Amino acid sequence: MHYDFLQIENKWQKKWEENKVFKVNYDKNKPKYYCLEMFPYPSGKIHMGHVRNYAIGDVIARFKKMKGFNVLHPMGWDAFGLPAENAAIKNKIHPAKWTYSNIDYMRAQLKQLGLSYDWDREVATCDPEYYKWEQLVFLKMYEKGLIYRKKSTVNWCEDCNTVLANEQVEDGKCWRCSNEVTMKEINGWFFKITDYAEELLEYTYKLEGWPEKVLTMQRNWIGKSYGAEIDFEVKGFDRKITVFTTRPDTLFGATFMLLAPEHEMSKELIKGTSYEEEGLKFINSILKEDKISRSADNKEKKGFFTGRYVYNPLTKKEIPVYIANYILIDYGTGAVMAVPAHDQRDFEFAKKYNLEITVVINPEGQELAPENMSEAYTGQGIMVNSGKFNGISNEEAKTKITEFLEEENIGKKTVNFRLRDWGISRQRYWGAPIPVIHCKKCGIVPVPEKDLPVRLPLDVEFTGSGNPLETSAEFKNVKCPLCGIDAERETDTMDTFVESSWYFLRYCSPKCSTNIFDKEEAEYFMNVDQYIGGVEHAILHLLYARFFTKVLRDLGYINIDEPFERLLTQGMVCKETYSCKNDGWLFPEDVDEGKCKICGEQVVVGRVEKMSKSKKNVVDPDALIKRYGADTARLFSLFAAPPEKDLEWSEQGVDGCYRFINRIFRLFVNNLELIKTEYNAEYEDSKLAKDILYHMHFTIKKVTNDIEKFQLNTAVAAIMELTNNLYLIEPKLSTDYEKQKFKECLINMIKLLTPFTPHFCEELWSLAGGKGFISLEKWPEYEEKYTVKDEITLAIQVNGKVRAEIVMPKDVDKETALKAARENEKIMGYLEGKTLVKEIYVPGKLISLVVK
RNA sequence: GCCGGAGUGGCGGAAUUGGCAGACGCACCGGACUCAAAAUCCGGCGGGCUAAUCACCCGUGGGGGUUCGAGUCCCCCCUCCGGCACCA
Repeated sequence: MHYDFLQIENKWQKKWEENKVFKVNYDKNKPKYYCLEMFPYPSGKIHMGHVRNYAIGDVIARFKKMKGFNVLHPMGWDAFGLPAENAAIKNKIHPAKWTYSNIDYMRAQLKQLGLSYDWDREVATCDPEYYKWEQLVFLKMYEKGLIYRKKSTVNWCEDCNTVLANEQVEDGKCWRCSNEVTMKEINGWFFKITDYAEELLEYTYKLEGWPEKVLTMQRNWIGKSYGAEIDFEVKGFDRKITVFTTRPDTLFGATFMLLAPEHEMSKELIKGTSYEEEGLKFINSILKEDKISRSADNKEKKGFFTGRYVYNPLTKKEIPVYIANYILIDYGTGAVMAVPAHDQRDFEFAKKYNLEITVVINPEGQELAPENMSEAYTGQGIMVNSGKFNGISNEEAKTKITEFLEEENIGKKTVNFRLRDWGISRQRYWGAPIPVIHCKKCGIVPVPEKDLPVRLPLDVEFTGSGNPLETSAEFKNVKCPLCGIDAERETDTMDTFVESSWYFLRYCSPKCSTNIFDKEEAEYFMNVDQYIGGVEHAILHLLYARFFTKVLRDLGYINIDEPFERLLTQGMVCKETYSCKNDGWLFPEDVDEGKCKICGEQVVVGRVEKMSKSKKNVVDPDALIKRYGADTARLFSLFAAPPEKDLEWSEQGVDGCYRFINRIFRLFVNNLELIKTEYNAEYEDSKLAKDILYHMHFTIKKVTNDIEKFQLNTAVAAIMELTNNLYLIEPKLSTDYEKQKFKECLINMIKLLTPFTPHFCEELWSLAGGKGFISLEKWPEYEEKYTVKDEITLAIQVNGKVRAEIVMPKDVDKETALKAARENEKIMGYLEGKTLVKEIYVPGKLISLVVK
């Protein structure tokens, strides 16, 4: 007998929707809980990663609801982005149409999973009613000086025909299409995230509910380092060059200086000299290199002598200035004092170009000589060759030398960050337009607030080259709001990471028409109590969202510092790959008994890796739901692995979960008469009744605690165990009291299971004569006294090895237990002829006897 | 190179503060039901030794240590995964 999941799931999805079971309203008298899963990009269909992510979130949301919280559990669409535009180019379909039809399909898929969203709060970021608030915030940020426009060398992806943020470049390749990234000079807009570097870093130490891994990644990304900026005067040139160093203690050992090719002084120093021609050639040869090859692993260090010298501010010696390929323009000041004795890169450079090496730090009890060194000494030690700083430790010298530089006005203590401002300009159509106008007379003019939103135009051609917005006359040609002359509208659109930086706030009052969100409602629902999503967003999205929240706070929109209280990064969904020599990668359904269905060739089973379309090791959620139902699909993705770990997909494992659901179904149906009977039995001291009570209360406790700790796999295991026990108990039932408790246990069991397999539980609840929805029932409570058995089994160890077991009453005292242990027949054998030197009793667990 | 995380049966994975390693599921084996099969129900299932499901020994990547007792704590090493990486 199998249950009819198709009919059952459709029925309950409809009922939930008709009765607005998961609608949530602002109600400051109720305790709230905000459960959020990262919203998807509407690419067409959901994949198993979504199923897992949303199943996890749904368990939490439903659990908290049954626990009595006013749960905000919303869903929406990260709807701007390149694929829509690529589809437009390829299929001549407008990005909006493509996007909205995908949304419709995916929404239906999510509904089929029975997720407890309040769909009335759905948002799509491509909706002008959504992005107009982003444009408003842009204007406020601009006013406050948090946005600027500058010309810069940017990462450019030829394939996507757009600029990429540093965060979107992975291994020198485009994060989206893996095309090689090249460099291009372009004008663009920047958010001053660096203004918040310190605070973003500081709060990584306060986010206690976040995985350490993610916090570490963010800290590395922000990359704070302490050091000094030091000015070097150029010989015969009325200019100074400032360097940043974390090692001011080594300043006496600085024997040359290095400039990034992009540094303004690189060209300046050689201008009009005999070095100019060669130098420019050198600079250009490096600049035209793309990012990957320039930052390649063991890239050879190359330099060009400018013919110029600067004075080491402490030794007063003239030291040569080189332009070098390994100096980064966007870290520090783009200029470096080179200390070959104590920095490996500089050491290699000095060897190659035969430059002076001066040791200024000796390791404790050792004396370094440059001619004997085969590598730089980067450790701690005692200062030498450093004038009045000789003899002290280099750590002390760091402070002392910096202080001296400050007194002499040639340097200052600084803090440097690796984090750079967030370039948000994208030369694409399908994004939120940047609300500014370029006027020949007035310069950059913000669009007046009353003219928002700046909507995307429709008279656009998608040819695949250049920014489509440039081709829209209607969009581009405007009058200057200030002086009224002909002007041009900005055609850059914003990075789609901007929309996802505040969607969680919009969910709090998605229909608010007077502001980005209703402050009161947002302050009620925020923070997000639990955020769940993929670890791939550990840096990009999560850092931007934190930044944006702080900006909104400083603009007075909301009074919170951080948006996400707790974060769970779920693992990937993986599966083994299949391939055959004729047809390459194969879908699982193309494999039949180890043979390729297409050509009949032997199939090669590859290693388990992340499900991906390219390797075809995917399971289609639609097919899965059709075959097993949503409840089974959900249950397996929750049971097969702990949420934060990778999950290996297994068809047989899914089968096992399906069997389990059917097992409960049968247990229920077989006892339907019992379940529908109203018992009113007196308490009875029967062994079986006690057994039932124990299993029931123990399981309620276990499942409740496990869900709180996000151990969803063991929560499911506990319910499976209970089911197994109930199967064994069922044939033994005799008295009314036992039946009454058995019934109670069955009812509680399906309540515990409701967050995992909600449709199925609703059906059993209604079969049992339950009123309303089990989804709205109160979560079962347990009584501690029933979670322990009357009798406990104590293990007896002799010298650390378990030799026997005894059964004792649960509250047995130490002496009685020890006496019983000593008198145990088996144990006596081990004690014979030995001296008992120590006795340990661990209540309820074991007894340990030590003999000699 | 630096920073994180992880190594447990044939497999996925369990194990409060150190307290009977292997819960639960998969696979496999046996039994019941059946003319038979499937489904279902019951039972077994780390390795060695053994006639034995008696007893004993070994066993959580490897080697040491602390402890009555270590998957768990400490030291050293190996392997794998993830992130960052010429960051001055």
